[in-house]
Amino acid sequence: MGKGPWLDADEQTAWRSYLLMNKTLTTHLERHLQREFGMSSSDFEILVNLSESESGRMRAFELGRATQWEKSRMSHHLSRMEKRGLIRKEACDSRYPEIVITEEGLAAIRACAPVHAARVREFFVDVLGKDRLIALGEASDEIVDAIGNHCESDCPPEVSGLC
Amino acid sequence: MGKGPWLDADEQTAWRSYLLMNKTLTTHLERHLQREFGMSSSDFEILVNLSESESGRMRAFELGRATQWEKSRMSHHLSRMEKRGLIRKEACDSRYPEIVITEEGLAAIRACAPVHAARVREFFVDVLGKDRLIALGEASDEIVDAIGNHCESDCPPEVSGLC
DNA sequence: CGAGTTGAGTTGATGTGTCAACCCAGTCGG
DNA sequence: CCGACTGGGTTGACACATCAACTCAACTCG
Repeated sequence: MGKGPWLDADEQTAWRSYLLMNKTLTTHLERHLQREFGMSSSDFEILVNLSESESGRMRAFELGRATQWEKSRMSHHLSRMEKRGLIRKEACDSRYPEIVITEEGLAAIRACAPVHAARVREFFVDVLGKDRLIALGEASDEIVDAIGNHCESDCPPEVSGLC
Repeated sequence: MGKGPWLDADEQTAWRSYLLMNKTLTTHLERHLQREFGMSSSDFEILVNLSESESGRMRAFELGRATQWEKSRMSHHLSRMEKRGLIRKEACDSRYPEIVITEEGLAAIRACAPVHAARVREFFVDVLGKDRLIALGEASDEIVDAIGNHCESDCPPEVSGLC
């Protein structure tokens, strides 16, 4: 294993199957979320994090840590979501504002989350079956670790996402 | 299996591991491609298809079939790539132009493909190992089929990607 | 105290993706 | 021959992501 930079035919095939599956699945999920609920997967990600957070309020950088987004993407996106009434920014410590989910945002996530979950079940969880699903979850963790370890050994003083 | 729309704890964990792996891996690969070669994964996808096509020339809708992109995305992106000198549009049948890879585009893909492949090997192929890689490839095909079958039975006269 | 520094957040410019509308050459029915 | 239709491709407006530059409060240390 690892006899050069190139991939052999089997490896190519598997890798490209994975890429196609990924594109097909995310496109499918995003399109439905968009058409049925007018919500992007980015909106969804933010609302899930807020709604799972007990108080329904988080600092922007906590959301950034949870989602791995760049801070400027976060800022832009939160502004848009505020304009659409899904969240609100509240000043509290006379400095950095807290992000609060609104009633409207809560209603939106409650409406679409079960439908979304059902689709994940139908096309991912149930197609794989329990054993393969668990195995894929573990394999995924290994890959994340491999990239993480590589980065911290490669560029010590950097923040994790950079390299 | 399939006892309702919601996911249980194990399923949630595996699904979220998968999502994180996916984001981490694509971010990592894209960032390197961008920083080392000034090329996006979209550029890469187009150039790979063109350079694998024997004559180095394809019609835009062939590229569209290969990449699953929307036609307007294709048009916009090809215009940008032409402006950067990676491809050229050539009139031939007095109608739809052919897309031709330039010397510069060929040099670019030849330079970055091995490095990219090595990274895929390092963080994906070798971490999984042959068996799990093949299994994942097969599972991916099943998921793609499941979505495809669903769509054609759900909305018969539609084009595949729409639903 | 006061100058530099750090870290969270914002802003603006630019490149990219998506949607809907359009263009236009060929084709098909009358 | 002409009008409607089809399908590849383009265009423009808008939403979004990324990058670099900036703001501003708190902290450091001289």
